[in-house]
Amino acid sequence: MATIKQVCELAGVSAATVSRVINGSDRVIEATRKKVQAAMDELGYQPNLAAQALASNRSNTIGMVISGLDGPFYGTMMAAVEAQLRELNRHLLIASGHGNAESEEEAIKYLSSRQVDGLILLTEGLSSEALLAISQSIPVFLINQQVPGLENRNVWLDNFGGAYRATQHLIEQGHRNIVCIGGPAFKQDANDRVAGFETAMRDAGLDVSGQPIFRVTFGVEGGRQAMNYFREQQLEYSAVVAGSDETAVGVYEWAEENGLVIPDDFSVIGFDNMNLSAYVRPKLSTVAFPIVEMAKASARMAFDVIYNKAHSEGVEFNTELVLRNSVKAL
Amino acid sequence: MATIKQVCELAGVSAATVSRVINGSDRVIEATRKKVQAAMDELGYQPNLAAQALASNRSNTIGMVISGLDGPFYGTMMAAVEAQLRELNRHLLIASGHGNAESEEEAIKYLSSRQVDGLILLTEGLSSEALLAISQSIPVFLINQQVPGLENRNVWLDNFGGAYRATQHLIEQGHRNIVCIGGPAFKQDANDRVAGFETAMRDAGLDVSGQPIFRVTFGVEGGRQAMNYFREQQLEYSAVVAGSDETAVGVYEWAEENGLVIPDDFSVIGFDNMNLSAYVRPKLSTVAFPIVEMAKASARMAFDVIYNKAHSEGVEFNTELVLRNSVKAL
DNA sequence: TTGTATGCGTTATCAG
DNA sequence: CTGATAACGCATACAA
Repeated sequence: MATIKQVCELAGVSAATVSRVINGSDRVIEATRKKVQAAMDELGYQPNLAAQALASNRSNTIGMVISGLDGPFYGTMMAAVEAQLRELNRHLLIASGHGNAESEEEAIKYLSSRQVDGLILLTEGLSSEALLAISQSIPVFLINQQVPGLENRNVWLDNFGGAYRATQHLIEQGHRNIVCIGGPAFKQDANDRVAGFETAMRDAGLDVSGQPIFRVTFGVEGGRQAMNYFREQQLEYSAVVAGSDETAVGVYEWAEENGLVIPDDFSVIGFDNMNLSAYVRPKLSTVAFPIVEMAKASARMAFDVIYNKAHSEGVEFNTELVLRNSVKAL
Repeated sequence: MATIKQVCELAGVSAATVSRVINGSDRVIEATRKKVQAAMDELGYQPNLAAQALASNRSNTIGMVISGLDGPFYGTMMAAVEAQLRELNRHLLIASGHGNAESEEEAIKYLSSRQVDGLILLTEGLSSEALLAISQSIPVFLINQQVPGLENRNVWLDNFGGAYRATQHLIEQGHRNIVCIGGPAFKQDANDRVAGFETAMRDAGLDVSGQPIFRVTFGVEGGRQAMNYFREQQLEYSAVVAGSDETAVGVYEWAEENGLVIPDDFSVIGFDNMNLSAYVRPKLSTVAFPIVEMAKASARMAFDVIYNKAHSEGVEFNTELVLRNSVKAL
């Protein structure tokens, strides 16, 4: 491994100058820059990261904690963040949490001890207060998490709008009695989706006072539970908006178990556009969102504020309705 | 951030001694060790990684390249590797490839320039020769890739056995005319699965000379292609063994498009046990394997040989048949 | 615009 | 078993 010393000898300049061209300083004349660049190329020089980090007190590494890597789109998100960061010549250190505050806290502690320059968080367990506290000591960037005081560090999905449009679509198809399976109440995105449902209903002059909303944990089992609940309540409905595609699968299973057929007996619309939504029968109509773009935006934002002291602004991403075969027009 | 200097002042020893207790050297008497430990605890001391790396010429980081993070189980694998490494006090640097040799090569180059201490490779594009070449300059550990000369650095799945048992199961259920959709011929695991199929057939005295094997790229579309091919060949079959669950989904779709019902008209068995196999109807019988265990084993192996100069041995993992509803007894 | 000198926090060599 | 001390490779004031 060539060192800066060999480069400066070959180029006939000082180490400081080489360091300047490495870091793209503008205080170096074009001629010397070229000379140095040539020397670096000839030697195949690669800066030693540890030395850089030690001298500059910067690891050039951003940490990312993901609450559970086996989730539907977390892998994709991570890959996109990694790609973006690599392009910007920074690195990504991953720590996977397990969906609970404790393990996420531990992951953050781990990353901090690895002295990352900043944190990208795709977590579910941490409270707003905890997040805010962490951000005092290290730049924090959020994905899909609205935290008061960190609005400008967040990249989020218009969950409200997505659910609104999904519900609206059902209404346009003639449905009036619509039931909603919401995610857990401690999850921001779940709440926004439920709110989107309610608003769309009200805007259409439809009643939502009859308990048509049931909260469950996301996942297949939740969908089944909710459907049983609706039956116990003897609710009439011709369509259900599910808080997630997985929940929708639970609804599918419940329908199957009860001899009901979708969308003839009732319609279903999901949220997330996971792969499975195209595999399931009937193919699931659902709400899609730009995973990769969101991830890249987050990485970009982190880069800009951490390394360029840029001012950042929160950015909202929009959903898109993906119409398949789980909704019937009445 | 406390430094080693403050620790040694507080403990009344030299930096060298502190360093020794940090690294668990045995050449330090118990009394001083305790003294130092107490000082470290009191100060909340955390060694500076960059300084350690610079001085020791070791990053304590292992790089991992994954050919495509959005794949079915790659995220899970990565999370498991990360967890294992973290437990061992090492770090994971990720680089995602895109399933082709070029991007994987670039990912490796990237990780090397980040001076990782070793590489865990879950790739698909790189040739054996390329892999072998890379391993000359840096310790390489493989997941699911048999490379001559790197046998002892590999953790792999018994793809042959898995396909063998799947086929055998079909035969036990009374099937005689069985057709096989294989993955691409340049993929080791695909070949092993095909071989497992052939052997199981032969062992049962069944004929495989009539072109019952068709190779496609993995994925839904591949399954459809293969089924069309079988029809063109006017092959008779009562069951198909698919090279992957995704391929099996393609078979499902083809059946649906052609008004055939599984498993009444023909049976299907998959491979991988992805989530979708439980979501699809009928639920897919398939071949499962221990993703997390394989990942951990790989991380452990890398750790042992890189940091403890241990000798390693390749380890094979076994599959398990997961019986659901896509196979009918004849 | 460039060079000099110093320090970053550890590890490792060599004495003691 | 412990202590000095010289690297490790680079960044950055400061000087020129």
